[in-house]
Amino acid sequence: MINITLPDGSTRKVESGTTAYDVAMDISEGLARNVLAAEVNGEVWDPQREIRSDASLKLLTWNDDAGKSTLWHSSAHLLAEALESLYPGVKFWVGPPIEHGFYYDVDFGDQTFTDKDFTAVEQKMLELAKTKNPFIRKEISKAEAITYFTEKGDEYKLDLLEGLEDGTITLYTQGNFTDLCRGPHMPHTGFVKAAKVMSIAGAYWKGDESNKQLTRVYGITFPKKQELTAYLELLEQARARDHRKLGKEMDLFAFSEKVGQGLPLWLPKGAELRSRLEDFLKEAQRKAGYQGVITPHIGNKELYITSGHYAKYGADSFQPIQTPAEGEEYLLKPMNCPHHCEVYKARPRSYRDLPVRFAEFGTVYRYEQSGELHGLTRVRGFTQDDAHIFCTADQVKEEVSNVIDLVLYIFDILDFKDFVVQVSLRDPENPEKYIGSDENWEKAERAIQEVAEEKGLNTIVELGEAAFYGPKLDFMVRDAIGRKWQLGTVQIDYNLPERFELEYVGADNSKHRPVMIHRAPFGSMERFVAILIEHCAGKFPLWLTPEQVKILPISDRFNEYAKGVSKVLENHDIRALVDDRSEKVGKKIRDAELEKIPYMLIVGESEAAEGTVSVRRQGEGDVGGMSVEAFAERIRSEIAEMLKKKD
RNA sequence: GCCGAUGUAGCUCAGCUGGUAGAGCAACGCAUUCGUAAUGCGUAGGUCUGCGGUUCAAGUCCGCAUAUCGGCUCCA
Repeated sequence: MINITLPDGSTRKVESGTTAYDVAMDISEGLARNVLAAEVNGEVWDPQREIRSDASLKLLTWNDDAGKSTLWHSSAHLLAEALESLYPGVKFWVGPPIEHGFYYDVDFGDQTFTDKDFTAVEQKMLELAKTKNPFIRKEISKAEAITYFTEKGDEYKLDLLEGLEDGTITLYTQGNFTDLCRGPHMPHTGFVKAAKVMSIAGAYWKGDESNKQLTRVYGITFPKKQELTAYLELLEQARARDHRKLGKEMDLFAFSEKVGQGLPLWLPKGAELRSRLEDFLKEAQRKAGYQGVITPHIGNKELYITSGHYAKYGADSFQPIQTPAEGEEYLLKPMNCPHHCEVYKARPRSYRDLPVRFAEFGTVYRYEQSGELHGLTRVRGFTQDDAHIFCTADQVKEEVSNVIDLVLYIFDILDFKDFVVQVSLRDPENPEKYIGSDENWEKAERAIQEVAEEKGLNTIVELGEAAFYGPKLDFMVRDAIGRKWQLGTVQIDYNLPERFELEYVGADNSKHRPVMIHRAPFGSMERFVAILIEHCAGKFPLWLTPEQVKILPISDRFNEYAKGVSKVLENHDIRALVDDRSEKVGKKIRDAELEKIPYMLIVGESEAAEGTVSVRRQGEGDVGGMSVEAFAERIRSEIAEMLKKKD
C-alpha cells in the first residue's frame, strides 16, 4: 500500500500501481472524465501511469494551465496523425504546446499544404478524436527506437534521438500514429471536441537560419465546441484594437511606399499625441536631474568604428553616405550613445559633476530585415527617448534604481499593469558575441540583478538576450494579440567608456573611468504609442488625447454660441472643436462617439439662453447640464486626478 | 532575409469558370434647422499596386518587382 496526499492535505491509502485516474474515479466519475493529466510529486504525468510509491497528487483538468498544455500537446499528436493519414510520407520534427494551442513542424516533402486544406485536416482530427483512441506510453531502449524510426525513414526523429540518453526514451501511440515523446498525454483523443488549424508558417529547422525550413502548422483545440467559438470571438475583439487598424482609422500615422518601408509618417493627430507624451517625459526627466542635449542625425563612420557598432552591424545597416571628399563616409545614426560619449568628452569632468545625465529624443535609423517590419512596433526610422548617464561605479545601483522608478512611474500613470521585467544576460555558450572584459560583465550583471531584487521586481532572467556591450533590464509589455514587445530598457555599460576613453578626475586628483548607463523608459516613441493605442483601444487618457471635447450645436443657429464655448475652453487650455455641419445632432453624436472623443457638449436653445452646456461622456452617455466654467473645472480636475500620482 | 498568403474608389469590401468595374460609408452639392449613436435627394471619385507576358479579349491566367499580413530568423 502507498499513501497519496491530495492538495487539500487529505491522504489516501491505495494499492501500489494505482493511477491518478483511479484516484479521480474514487472521488467522482465526473471528475475522472475531466482529468487530463496529474501532477505527481511536482511532475506532470499521464493520468494512466501507475504510481508506485508515496506521492503528492494533484489532478489536472482544463482549468489548470498544465491541463490545457497536456490537451494541446496531445492535440499536436492528433494533428500529426491527421496529417500523416492525409499526406502519407510527411516527416515530423517537434510539436509542442504553446501559450494558445500548439504547433507541429512538418516536412511535407514534395506535397503542398495551404490554408485551403485546413478544413480537411480539422475534420480528420475530429474524426480521429471521436474514436477515443488511448495514448499509450511505452518505454523503449535507444536501439529499438533507432530501429523503429529508421524503418519509418524519419530522419528528424533520429536526429532527436541522438540527443537522448538510453533508458529515458518513451514512445506514445494513439491510433495509427507513434511519436517519440516524453509526454505526458491525456488518456484518449476523445477529449478534443473542437479543433482549428490557425495558420501555417515557415520555420527554420532547429531555429537556425542556415537550415532548411519546415512547415509549422499552428492549431488549437478545446474540450467544448463553444470554447472555440468564444476564443475566436476574443481574437476578433483583440484584432479590433490593433494599432495599425486604429492608427489608420484615427488618422494618427501612415506609411508610404514612396517614402519607404518601415518609415512612419506621423499625421497631425498622432504628432500631437506624441509630443504630449514627450512633454510629459521631459518634465519628469527635468525633475530627475536630466539635461537635454541635441546631436546630429549622422556621424562619421569612425565614430561607430570606435564604438564597435560598425564591426557588429555595419554590413546590415543603411550604408555609409559618401561625400565629395575622397574616402569620407558618414552613417545615418543607428543609436545615440556614441554621440553622447562625445558630448561627455566636450569638456573635462570632475567626480563632483557625476552623475551627468544627457537626454535626447534621438531619431535613429536601422535597416531592419524587411520581414521584421511591423506597424509602429518595428520600424526603420524611430525616435528613442534616450538618455545616457555617466557616473562612478558607486553610483551605478542608485542610478539604475532611479531609472526603474521612472519607468514604473510612467507605467503607473498610463495604467500599464501587465508587464514582465526581463533581466537580459550574456549567453554563456557564445562569449564571442560580446565585447569587454569578463570582470566588467560580471560587475554589470550583478549590479542589475541586485537592483531588480532590491526593488522587488517580478523578473525573469533570459540568457543570451544582453546587448553586445552589456546586460539589460527590459520592461516587456504585450500587444493586443499577446505578442511581447520591449518598451522601457536600462543597460549598464563598462565598454563604451573604455572605447571612447571617457574619464573624470576623482577626489584623489587622478583619472578614472566612468560607468555608462543607457536607458529609454518608453523604448521608442513609435513602439510606445503603438502599445498605448492597443492598451486603451484608441480611447486615450483625457490629458493625452488630441481632441478632448467636441461641441455639437443642435442646429446651425447655435454655431455662434458653440464657437463662443470653444473660445472659453481654449482659454482654459482645453482642446475643443465645433462640429458645425448641417447634420442632425444624433449623427454628430454618433460620429464623435466613433472618433472616441471623450466629451461631447450639446448646445441648443436652452444652453445658449442660460450659458450652459449639455455634457455627454464618450461610451457612457448624458451626464447632465452645467455652466461652461463648471465643465472646464471638471476637465481640469479630472486631468489633475490622472496625473496626481506625479508628486 | 526565408516560408506562405494578400493587394479593386479616401475606408470596408463585392466582382463565378477571362468579355472591358460595383455597393455601403466618407467627400462634395442642394434641400432640411433638427435635442443625446446614422435626414433625404443628387454629384464626383478607379491607368483594378507596378512592369512584362499569354490571349481576339486580362481586375480575373503566368512571370518579375513592390508593399502589406501571419510566422521563422534578427533586434545596437
